Amino acid sequence: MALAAPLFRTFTYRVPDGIAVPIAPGTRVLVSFRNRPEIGICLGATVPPDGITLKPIQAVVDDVPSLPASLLHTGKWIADWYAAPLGLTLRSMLPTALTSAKAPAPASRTQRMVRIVMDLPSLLQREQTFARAKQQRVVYDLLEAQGGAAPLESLRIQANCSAGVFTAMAKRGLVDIRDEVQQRDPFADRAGTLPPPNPSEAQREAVRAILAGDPGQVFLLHGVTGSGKTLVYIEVLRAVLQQRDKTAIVLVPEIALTSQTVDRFRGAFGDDVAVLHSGLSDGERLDAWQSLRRGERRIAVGARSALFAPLERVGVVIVDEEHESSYKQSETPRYHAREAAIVRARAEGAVVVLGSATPSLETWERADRGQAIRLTLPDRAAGAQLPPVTVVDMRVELKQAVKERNPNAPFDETLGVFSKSLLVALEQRLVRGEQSLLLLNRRGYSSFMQCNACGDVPVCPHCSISLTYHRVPEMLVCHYCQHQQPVPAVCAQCSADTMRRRGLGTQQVERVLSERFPEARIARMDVDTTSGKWAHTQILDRVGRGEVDILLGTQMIAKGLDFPNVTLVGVVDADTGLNLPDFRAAERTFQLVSQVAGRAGRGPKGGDVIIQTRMPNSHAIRHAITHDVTGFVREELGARRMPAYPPFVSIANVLVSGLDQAATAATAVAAASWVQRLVERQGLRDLVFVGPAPCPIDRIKDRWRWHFLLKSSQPKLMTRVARYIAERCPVPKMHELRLTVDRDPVSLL
DNA sequence: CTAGGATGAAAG
DNA sequence: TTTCATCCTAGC
Repeated sequence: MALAAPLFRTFTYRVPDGIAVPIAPGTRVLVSFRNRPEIGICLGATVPPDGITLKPIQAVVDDVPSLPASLLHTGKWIADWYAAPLGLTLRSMLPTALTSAKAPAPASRTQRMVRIVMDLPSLLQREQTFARAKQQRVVYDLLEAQGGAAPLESLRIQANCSAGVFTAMAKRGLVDIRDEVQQRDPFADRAGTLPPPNPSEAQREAVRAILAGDPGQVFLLHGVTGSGKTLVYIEVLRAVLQQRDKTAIVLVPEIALTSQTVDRFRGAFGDDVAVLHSGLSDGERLDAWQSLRRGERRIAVGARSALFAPLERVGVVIVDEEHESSYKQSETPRYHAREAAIVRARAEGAVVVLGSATPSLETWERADRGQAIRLTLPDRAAGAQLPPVTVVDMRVELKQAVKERNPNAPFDETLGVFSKSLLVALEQRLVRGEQSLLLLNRRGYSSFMQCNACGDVPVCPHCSISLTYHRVPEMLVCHYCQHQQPVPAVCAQCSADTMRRRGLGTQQVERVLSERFPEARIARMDVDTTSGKWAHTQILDRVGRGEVDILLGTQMIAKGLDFPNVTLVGVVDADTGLNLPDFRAAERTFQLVSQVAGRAGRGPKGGDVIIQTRMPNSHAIRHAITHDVTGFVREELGARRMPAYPPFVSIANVLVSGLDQAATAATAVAAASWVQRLVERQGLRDLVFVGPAPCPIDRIKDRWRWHFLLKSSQPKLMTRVARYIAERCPVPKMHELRLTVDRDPVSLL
């Protein structure tokens, strides 16, 4: 059986009398492992290894396997391909509530909440109130720190006190205790009415082709933004569910779960849809899982892990926005949900639909090689035109602006941020009462501080990343580890009084905008404004209701929005990311700019796109503005040939990290030469070795990072080598040194 | 002589 | 990864 330990091996247990044999593979069993109760997954019967006393299985937990054959198969593939321990992989496929040996948490809908009803603003009052009740003060302070309200149980654990403390506080009128319905699923009441389906000829043709697909067939549904891919999905789902009595899985990027996409599915299929998103509590997740398992819901919609929905008779697996990098999991098992979806679909005899306006090169290649059928949706559904795109060369713009600048006038902060044409266009929308989207993809690379005298830039003491300037509250913040520090008055290096802000972030742009257009209603959407559970939805709802004139945001505004009154999309700086030390930089930029460009002109009023760049000739920008995927792919494939990168070779990134810089470097070098010797000893001619070197971001959260790359045109060889390294490469047990193998990495940063 | 850190092996 | 046994050293 498989047990959730980071071990590349399985364990054998004895089936005692009283437990029926055989136990079906995929069944959860309770066993003692390392002298503590653990949930294991039965893999099948084996010949017992000799010389070992087998421990008995203590109980069979499932009456039907929690992991049916197709899921078990998918799990084994993931563990194998991504060089991950099987036990950890299988655990990650089940809701946590099912993999813990502790008593299962009931899916409670209400929870006991405590909230402050008596304010104690002065310190004196507080001292008096809690003179003899120390525990109460602890609870009160905790509660206050959490915004005045918190679940009783979590407070009790944090304060490490008994429930009596709360009763006493309630009696004194300090707090109020009541059962409250837990944060409701905001999608629950969105089950609405079916929009009248009116597919175009191209859409109907795509649906026909998909429904005629052989089991395991992969389709690439390539449709420009607004061409109506979702309607194709819905029609396919309808046929799969109603005509064939099968079930379906729809994967969407996490971000899309807060948007209109989910509403469409809920609207069309109502209670047949289980929405799995990251905001679910363990109990709610278990609820959703069980409703799928029992067949009460037949469509699972969710991010990455929804692929593991316990559905039987799956007829179709849809991967929307298949190019999204969030489909790659960044922890063990480091699987790509798109690839795993293909494996599961094959095991289920289902067809796969990979949808995107800007397909990944991998998928495009797959279609070129005949391993996927390409379906194209050429037209915008409503017959609207793709918006015209204007490119503003910011180099020219700046030169011009400097030349025209009145030396006596106060410094114009819009200079270098907004081109004239973008300002004029924004002005127009405001006058006409239309909406604008502004994309500033600046997170992680946004406004930093620099000393004008010596050029020193404050960097995070834990990560090798320049700190980002935040205005409210005024702090320097690290976007990798959340480290914060006050804004320095003088330079830490040379003590000069010349620290200046450089570059720009969303906050600064927001301020510049509001000064320029004081009457405009501006909303900002980035990780800082969307920390709450449903903050995305709330901001987007405001835009939908027309309460926002200009929505300013990072890439999260580029995805899945569909507002008819948005008639202008501006990309403030398209170059961001184009120069990252990552072989996918151009692909990402192309996708981002293309996607955001498609946000304009979704309604009858049409729209404009304005893109500001200092690199108007890069192929990413050039092809994005003409919505030309084919052209971009052709040039980008050329660039990936030499030196070879995916899709021409399979790659694995071996990352070594640790707390000590020298030890990390030494370990990486040692690991690399260990692999090098392996390659030589085995005479592996088709295995190319790059590095080792410090990672482009060479420190994150106190850990130094080195890496080296392996390339091979033989996937099977890569599987073998990756696994051998993950399992055997020696790593000293010091300075928290760790080695991880990331196969098919989505980013090399 | 022992507590506590470091190290290494095992997990059925 | 966690645990457990063993070995070693600092400190009593």
